[in-house]
Amino acid sequence: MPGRKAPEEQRRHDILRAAFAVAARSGLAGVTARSVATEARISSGLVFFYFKTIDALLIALLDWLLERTIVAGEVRGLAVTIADPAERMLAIVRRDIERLPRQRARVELFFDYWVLGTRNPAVRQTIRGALDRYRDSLLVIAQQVVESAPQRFAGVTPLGLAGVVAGFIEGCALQAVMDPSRFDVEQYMATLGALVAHPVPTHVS
Amino acid sequence: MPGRKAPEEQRRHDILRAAFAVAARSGLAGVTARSVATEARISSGLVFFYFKTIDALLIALLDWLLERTIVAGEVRGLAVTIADPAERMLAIVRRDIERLPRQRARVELFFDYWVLGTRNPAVRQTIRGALDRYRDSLLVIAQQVVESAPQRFAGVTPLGLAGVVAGFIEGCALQAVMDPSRFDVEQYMATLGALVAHPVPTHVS
DNA sequence: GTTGACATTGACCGCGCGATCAATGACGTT
DNA sequence: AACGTCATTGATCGCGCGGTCAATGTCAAC
Repeated sequence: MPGRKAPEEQRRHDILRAAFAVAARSGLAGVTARSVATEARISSGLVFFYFKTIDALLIALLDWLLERTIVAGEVRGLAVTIADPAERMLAIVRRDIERLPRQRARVELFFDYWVLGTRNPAVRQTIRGALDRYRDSLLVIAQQVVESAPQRFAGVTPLGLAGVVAGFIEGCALQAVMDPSRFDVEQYMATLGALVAHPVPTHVS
Repeated sequence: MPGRKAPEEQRRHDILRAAFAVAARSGLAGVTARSVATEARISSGLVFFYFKTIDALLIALLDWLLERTIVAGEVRGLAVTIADPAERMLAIVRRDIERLPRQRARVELFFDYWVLGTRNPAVRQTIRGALDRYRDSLLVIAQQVVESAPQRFAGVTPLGLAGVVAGFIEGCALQAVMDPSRFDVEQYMATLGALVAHPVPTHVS
């Protein structure tokens, strides 16, 4: 039954939502024009009407995904609540790895794109940008951490520290997705806390 | 020209080598019976003669890959050379992230399998096993680290510490593959060293 | 020299893919 | 009421895939 129904951008949204549903269920390889069309209850031709090619749909889905995952790195309340920079950084790490299990489907899809990016320059570019933005969102606090203990962090750049922290969280994401049942946030944070524990300043000042 | 040529297990080896060459060039999605056959200079039918299905070939390639990557976590000389457990752990971390750039193709392929594992139980099982073995290879030293500073690592299990270290290295692997030009081992190690620096024990004992 | 076991080939099948497009219906305009 | 625009459909095309198999070449055994 052809005809006019949702002439707006709504259709693009519908299709992207359907594409995500399929991707979450069957992976990127499962995202075909027909599977998306079926999920969105439209004909396959309409997918090509709104997204000229499947590749274009995948790129749009990647943007859609990145807009609402991971890089939502707003520091917000945390920055003001906690005085000690190192504690603040740890709080951010905790927040980000705590929400990994909830975001599992999207993180899984992100890694699927990550692999795609190793062959597809456009995807790689987009993902690099997202990871850079994530790292940069840690930069301000990294700077404060470095400045809070200059002799300890001599030779360490804020960018380097932010990169290490980002890499650590990405490693957590891998583990959280691969085996959520064994991923224990508290054990992680306890270990991390012990590792980066400041020299106890009791007998100093 | 049919006939007998290499009746041994040699052919399986040849095919696996060809499959890896294709996978390194085009990703797992590029590994098809025809592409592998062409790479190995044989007919496509022979691929199915030695590996009943493509899935079986992929599983065999995964085993082949894991045998010669990453989990080659032998501690060897390092364990005896360095006295301080924490320093020893750092030396192992350095060794493992130093060789990441060299192993890039294989690490890339590993992540390709990792994604495949999110949909394929057999692959997931194999990968989990490899990652567990890797983590366990860090376990002995993790134990020594924990024991070397009991009050600092109170509440931290050796397994938890080994997991955190493994996760960190996996995060490094992600970054090293995605953008090798920006992956700087020295910066990483410097940052890590500063982070886990022991409280200077000058005024204690 | 003949035979039998078997490695090897490549044509072939059915399928699902991305993409195209003529046909069709719904709607705003007049 | 007639028209034009355009969203929408689904049949259709060509392709490359996994997998099958009859035919064939090669070799060891006798």
